[in-house]
Amino acid sequence: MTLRLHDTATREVRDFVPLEEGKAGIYVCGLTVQSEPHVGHVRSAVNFDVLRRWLTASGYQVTFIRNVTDIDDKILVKSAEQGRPWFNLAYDMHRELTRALDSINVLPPTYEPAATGHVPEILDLIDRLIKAGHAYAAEDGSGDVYFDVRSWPQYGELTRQRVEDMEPAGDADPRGKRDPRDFALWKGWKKDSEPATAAWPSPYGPGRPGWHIECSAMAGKYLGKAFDIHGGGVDLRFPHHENEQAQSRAADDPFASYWLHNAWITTAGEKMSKSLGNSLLVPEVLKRVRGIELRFYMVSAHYRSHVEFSFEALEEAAKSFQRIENYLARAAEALGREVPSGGALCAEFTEAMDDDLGTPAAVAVIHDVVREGNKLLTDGDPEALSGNAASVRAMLAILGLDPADPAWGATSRGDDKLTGVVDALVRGLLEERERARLEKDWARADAIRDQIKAAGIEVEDTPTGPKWSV
RNA sequence: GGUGGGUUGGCCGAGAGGCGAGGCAACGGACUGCAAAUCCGUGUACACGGGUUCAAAUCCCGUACCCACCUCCA
Repeated sequence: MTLRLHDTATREVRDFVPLEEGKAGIYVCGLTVQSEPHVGHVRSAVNFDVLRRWLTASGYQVTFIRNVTDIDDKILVKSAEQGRPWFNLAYDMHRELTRALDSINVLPPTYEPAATGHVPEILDLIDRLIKAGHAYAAEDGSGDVYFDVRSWPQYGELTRQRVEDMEPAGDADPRGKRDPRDFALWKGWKKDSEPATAAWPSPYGPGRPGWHIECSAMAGKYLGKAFDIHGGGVDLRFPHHENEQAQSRAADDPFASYWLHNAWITTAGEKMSKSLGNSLLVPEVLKRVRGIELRFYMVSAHYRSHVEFSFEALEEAAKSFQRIENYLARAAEALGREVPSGGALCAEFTEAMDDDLGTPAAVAVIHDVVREGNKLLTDGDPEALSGNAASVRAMLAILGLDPADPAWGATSRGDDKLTGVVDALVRGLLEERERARLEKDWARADAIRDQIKAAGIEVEDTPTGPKWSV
């Protein structure tokens, strides 16, 4: 059984064959750190985190690079509006992003390079492109350097478009361009409108990197001239990824073998960047559900399917996940110890994941195993129960959803100290209720239960006595 | 104009020629003092119109509607 992935370049699901056996190099376009991340932004990170975890679980040694773009037009404009330095805005938003990703258990990448830290590498690549005859310095004195689209016959190959059908690039005044579709590799410093801190010295005069060049330069630096997988959101296919590929290949770097693109989360049928309001910012959403539940919601849909975000669907997913979580908790209690990690993965699960990361089918497998486990819970075969629960836990871990993962901190199962305190308080009431039940004083028993419930605590009667949960 | 994707039951969301993924909700049953949890069961879903086929949600043709990208959006 081999992993198969949907490659945007070939538009088909095909076997994953790494360049080097047992190793996988992945480059994912992260965010332009210009504003707070919303749920749409983090979907991409979750999707590729699942890819990374699955490759790792499949025995690959994974190098995972996810960049941040920390200098660009929008950052300059927004920081100017907010009256603070652009680097402060970028840094703050970068920290917000990290916080958001931590809260949904997205593993830190192997490395997270930033555009501003790689100006020499970028200039080196531009130099190679100019020498190869695929780039030129603008003749209008702007200090811009452009990629010469007409010099690269394969331009458009990734997205199957003909240059003639494309609209002109609006990234600079077209006067300095040989063809309106040429795009900027280097943007000359505009003295009158841009801060001096946003310019770096170069052979073409002070300026800053164009949008696409950084990814080519950084992928080359950390993953090599050829690497396995390049990922990002669908919107990046064109122009960003098309341009990256053109730049790198024109400089004689083979670049990515596979291109993966995740679909959108939309609201009201529109992409989130168009939506107003901040109710979909990650910290806001996490006021409604826990991080692990948000992640489950995202993993429940295939990464190439559009998701229409709604709080109703999110809360439904949370309930669905709680069913799994409750099973693990009850299994641990029945076993009298923690559910072991490193359990076996079901063949159906592996098959689903190998088939272009079929997380919806993988989740269905987990539900099936949970149902089996719930039966074992009453049948009482500890050996089988332990194996079953460990299997559930292992499969959840692949999806980054293991409730026992310390990454979830205290948010997942509550703080132990507090649990002890509440238990002490509730236990007295429960004992009183048990006495009432023995006397068949149902009215009193129910009154106590209602009283506890009013405090936000649910009581369940089990064969081994009453249990409470928040 | 060019390129790509979509429309599945009350809802979410898979599948991609034959066998009803899974979840949520609902209903019935078991268990329970009653609940809760859990288990068992209950659905004649695939935008519309044609066609191909023994067999179509799945393939083909057409129609409608929706979405994304076409140069600094995940």
